[in-house]
Amino acid sequence: MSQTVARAIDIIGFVAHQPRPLNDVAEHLGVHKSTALRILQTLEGGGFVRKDAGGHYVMGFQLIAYGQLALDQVEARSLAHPVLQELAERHGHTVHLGELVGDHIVYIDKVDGRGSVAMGSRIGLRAQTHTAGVAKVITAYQAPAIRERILDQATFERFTDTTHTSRESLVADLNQTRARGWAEDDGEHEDYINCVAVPVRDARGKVTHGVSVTALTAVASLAELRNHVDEFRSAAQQISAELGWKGHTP
Amino acid sequence: MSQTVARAIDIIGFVAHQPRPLNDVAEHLGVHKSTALRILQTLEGGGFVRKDAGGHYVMGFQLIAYGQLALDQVEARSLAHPVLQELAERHGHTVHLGELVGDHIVYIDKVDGRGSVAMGSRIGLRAQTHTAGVAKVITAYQAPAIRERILDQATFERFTDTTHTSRESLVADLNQTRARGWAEDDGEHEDYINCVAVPVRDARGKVTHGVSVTALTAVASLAELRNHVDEFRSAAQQISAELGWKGHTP
DNA sequence: TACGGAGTTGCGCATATTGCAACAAGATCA
DNA sequence: TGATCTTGTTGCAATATGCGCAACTCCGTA
Repeated sequence: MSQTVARAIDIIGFVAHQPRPLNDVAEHLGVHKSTALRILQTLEGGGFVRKDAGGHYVMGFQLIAYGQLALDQVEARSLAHPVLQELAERHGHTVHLGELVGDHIVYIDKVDGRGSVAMGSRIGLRAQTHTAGVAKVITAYQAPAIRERILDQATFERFTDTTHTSRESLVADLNQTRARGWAEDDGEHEDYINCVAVPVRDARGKVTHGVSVTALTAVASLAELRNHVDEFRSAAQQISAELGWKGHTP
Repeated sequence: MSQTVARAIDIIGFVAHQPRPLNDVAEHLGVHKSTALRILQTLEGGGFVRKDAGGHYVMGFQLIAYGQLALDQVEARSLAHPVLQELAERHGHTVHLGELVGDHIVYIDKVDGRGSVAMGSRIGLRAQTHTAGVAKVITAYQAPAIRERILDQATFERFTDTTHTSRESLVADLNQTRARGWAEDDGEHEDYINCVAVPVRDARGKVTHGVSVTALTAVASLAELRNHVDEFRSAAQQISAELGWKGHTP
């Protein structure tokens, strides 16, 4: 709706990947360099971009500060964090906390396990609806109408042999997930990574969050992760309790 | 330079503190609500703001994602983090990593100690030039010209009885800092908090970073912190080594 | 059913934004 | 050393863009 602001947002995304000189930014936007300069200067004034040692534009420190602040404002995170941390320490695997926001599942916390590997997930990013354990477990427990809306957002892009590439296949998985009480990711995004995910309930009993435990298949097979599901579930229930849930698993 | 972008930045800062309805945003900017709406919709499209459950605008998840990404791109941080973590664990105090950016010292990492207390510092924020230990230690080791530029940014606002409120007083402290090899904060920002800070050198031997260890006076007095300065210094030297510094303390 | 508050959309006007062209400041090279 | 190229910055005139207005919808409340 606002062209200039849209361009400013575009710039931040462009500069996020690597440091860029003015000319590259202008070219990327398809505008004259003076135009790009003026937007960049405004962003720089607000601390959203800055110049690195080489004079190229990179993301600014205010962006970090707002990001941290926004993170602090996600209430569930502060309650859940100690539990996630303990889980990660005890098992040595990477732990994620996901939250349903609108029609997407967003990673709101992540604790790296031992020997942390590069993983696509990042706090604040949306989880892949059709592959991520957290996404699947949260989706599985939603009312039909909401579930449909979430599924509408799935891309069904194929990443590996086991990726669900059709809605029917994913729905079957979700039903199974609900039946057994947890979700599994059997190398659906990266074939050398698997994960299990358990649901977290809020005070009204709704599944608003999910906790996933992710490991390299080389470190822990899916079967090994399954052996500890009860522990993961009790951690999730601990978080549920802190969110005010008084009930028991139906 | 760009009015609309400046307004967009203003909006983000405005909704950062608390959720705001459209009317409040418009009033804050002093523009018609339709104008505010269009900027908000653009920001919403980019994920920089979102609507909470009550329809009020809050910071968006893309802001968190960019914040995390920007954090990762600060190279020194990734190298220093494990060292800071060990320091925080061993002593149980809160540890900060500060970096000189332009004429300011910015917190680029923070590891909470046991029983973490609410502290004004936040990753991405600027440190108070005249009170923060990291700021003082980094400033103390700069070349005269740079030091002057940093000192020009100091507010000398009085927070407690021990706050340096004049340039002369702070400069004397900096000289002392350089002489003894570390900086101290004797309750200069909050009278119940003190801290010591040690310098970190980059590959060229320049002091670009600082590590501070902060504690409640009730938990550890300044004298007690001093007893461990050698350990803090060796941690800082470890980071310096990872940044490529081959030399020894002159 | 009428009322008031909050958000949204279409439209004409004018202001803020744009591209240009000229300039400044480094690099790079002969 | 000087010439040439690259990159960033500023002044200005034209107009596309963002602006306020007013009318409308949608809620909740009386």
